[in-house]
Amino acid sequence: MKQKSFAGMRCSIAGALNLIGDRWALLLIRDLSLGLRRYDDLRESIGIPNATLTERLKLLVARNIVERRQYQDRPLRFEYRLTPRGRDLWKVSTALREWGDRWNATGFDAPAVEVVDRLTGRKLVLALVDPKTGSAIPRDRIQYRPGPGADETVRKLLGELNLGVGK
Amino acid sequence: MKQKSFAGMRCSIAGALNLIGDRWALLLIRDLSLGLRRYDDLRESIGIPNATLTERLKLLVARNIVERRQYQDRPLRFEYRLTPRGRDLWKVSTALREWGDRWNATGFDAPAVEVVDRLTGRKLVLALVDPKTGSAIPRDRIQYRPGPGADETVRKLLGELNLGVGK
DNA sequence: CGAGTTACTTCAATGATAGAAGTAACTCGA
DNA sequence: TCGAGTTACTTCTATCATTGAAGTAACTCG
Repeated sequence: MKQKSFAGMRCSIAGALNLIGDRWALLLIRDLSLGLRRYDDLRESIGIPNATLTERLKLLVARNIVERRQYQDRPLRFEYRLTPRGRDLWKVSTALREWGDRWNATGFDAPAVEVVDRLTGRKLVLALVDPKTGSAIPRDRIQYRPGPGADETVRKLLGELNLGVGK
Repeated sequence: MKQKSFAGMRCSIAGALNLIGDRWALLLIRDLSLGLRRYDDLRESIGIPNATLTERLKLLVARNIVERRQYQDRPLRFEYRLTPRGRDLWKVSTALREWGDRWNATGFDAPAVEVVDRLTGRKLVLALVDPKTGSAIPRDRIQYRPGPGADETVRKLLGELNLGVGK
């Protein structure tokens, strides 16, 4: 796959998407985080062509999202695992799964995977949390503001966004 | 863009990725949620070629993620906005931004956008929350379990995942 | 010895994308 | 009324990526 740098490369979303690659890569990350390790298992689970799989794995390894490690000598064999950086993408896949479930992206009503609290058994959802207190912040208290790396364009957009809060 | 159904279409992640489309689409969603509405603004902000932009917008409209609405008569002009379904993708872009910031995906140290609590000014992060209590659940209490729509493969993978929790 | 497993590589055909140029329907100022 | 500008596209071609099928290398196992 050709790698391009997007316009607006100060944007972390564009940066993240650039590093990850594409849908195949995200599906790989999903399967790796579910415990699949081997080339053929990944290929069958995802239904990705060989050439594409090889290429994506190479890219992800180059970007330190996946590591390729030897697991036996004779015959020489390798497996793939997420690095800490790759494991840290779990919120992205969780957000995608949540959205997919909520808006019925598969055409099936019943979700295949649920995320629950081991103690109470209750389903969990992603929310914005103050890490100091550990509690979720309601939507009307959430504010987007320019960070130290913001340029004029972002500053202006965010300014207008905050003016339009009432709407 | 050709639309394919992935193997494992019971998977909400694959489903969500299918509906969204690709990186361009996610960047469009980012810009639309920041308040951009007009074709030319989107094109310039993202640096997407005309043909691709037109095609992606059409796809997103067809999928009820974006709506195209007329905003004047003479000359006839249209703008693009997120539908509720599209707006609900905010957790996906937030997760991508968080990851991009944490792992320095742009090459710049300083994030361009921060999400804060309007009351305290403190930065917020995504976390898994029990919606009943509104508080974040620590990682060791989080459990993935097969939902009602799980097939044998998922069931097996999740079983092994939970066995390997100690590692 | 022959079949099977794992992890790929190679190839030809098809499909998508970029970048540049062009178009339609207006408005606005001189 | 003329010409430049704005907005939202469409069209084109060369290049690039992807698919799906087939092949390969280095083993193991019966």
